[in-house]
Amino acid sequence: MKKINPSPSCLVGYRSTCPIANVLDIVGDKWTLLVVRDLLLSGKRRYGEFQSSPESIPTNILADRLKRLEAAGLVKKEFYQNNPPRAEYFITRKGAELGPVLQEMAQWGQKYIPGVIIPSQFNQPEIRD
Amino acid sequence: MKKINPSPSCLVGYRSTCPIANVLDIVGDKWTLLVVRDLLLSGKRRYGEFQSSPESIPTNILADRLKRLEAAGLVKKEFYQNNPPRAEYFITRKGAELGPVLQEMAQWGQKYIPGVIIPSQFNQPEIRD
DNA sequence: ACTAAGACTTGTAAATTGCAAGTCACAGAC
DNA sequence: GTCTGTGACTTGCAATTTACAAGTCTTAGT
Repeated sequence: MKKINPSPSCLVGYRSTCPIANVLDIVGDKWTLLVVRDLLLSGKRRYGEFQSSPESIPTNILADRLKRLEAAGLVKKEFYQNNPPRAEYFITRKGAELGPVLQEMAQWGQKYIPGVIIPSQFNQPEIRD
Repeated sequence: MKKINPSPSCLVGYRSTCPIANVLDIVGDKWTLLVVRDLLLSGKRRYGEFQSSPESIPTNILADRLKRLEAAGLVKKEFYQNNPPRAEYFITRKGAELGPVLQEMAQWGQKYIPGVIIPSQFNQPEIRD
């Protein structure tokens, strides 16, 4: 009796074939999407800029999330000087296309969470792949 | 000198006034939105049904998430028998309006995560408030 | 009486988070 | 030329959260 693996090899180790579950494995936590928000909506690029956001992300978490976002291909890290090493982070096309997810979240939040404030203007991000 | 609290009282204790940050405080983890998915897209209502989803959520996490979702007003718990106590869970209007967020996630996942499978048909949920 | 099912709770080990502190190289002030 | 500060991190550790296993409690079926 032959047994056929029901999930394609590229999803080995994943929780399921559900797209939502797989997206959550990338951005399903309290911080990752806030970094994407800063890159995408606030035009931030540098470590210190992310730290200065009002949620005050812990520095080790920020370092970790930038690494993961880069590994997932949502963020491109580019050094603008070698010594000491200093980098800027850019959102990729893949990362930028999470924009609609953020938008829908913001809309829902605006409707159901009293007191939240949607900024009146957004900075446009530079996309690099 | 009088000091004016910049954030409205309803957001005291929250990370910021950003709608995205506040939404993430409710659904920003690996499991919560999967329960919402089951309620909203698969029409599931009972504890055992959520457990039978392919991601196999740990039972204590499921109990916790259902409690939090109810506390946040996204889910309504209704007992259909007293002894032993047996309940069904329904999505509320507030919870159902997370649908577009899930949809955008699913679309992104379908585009960027090879191997995921979007189900061809969805069950319609019953909304109760 | 025995077994099973549904909806949980409890215990515990592993992983993740959050806070503080330390590092390393340069830049400017005195 | 030492002193202080800044940017971008890394490291250590306590607290919280997660994952897995096992136990509970009541009724239904054989």
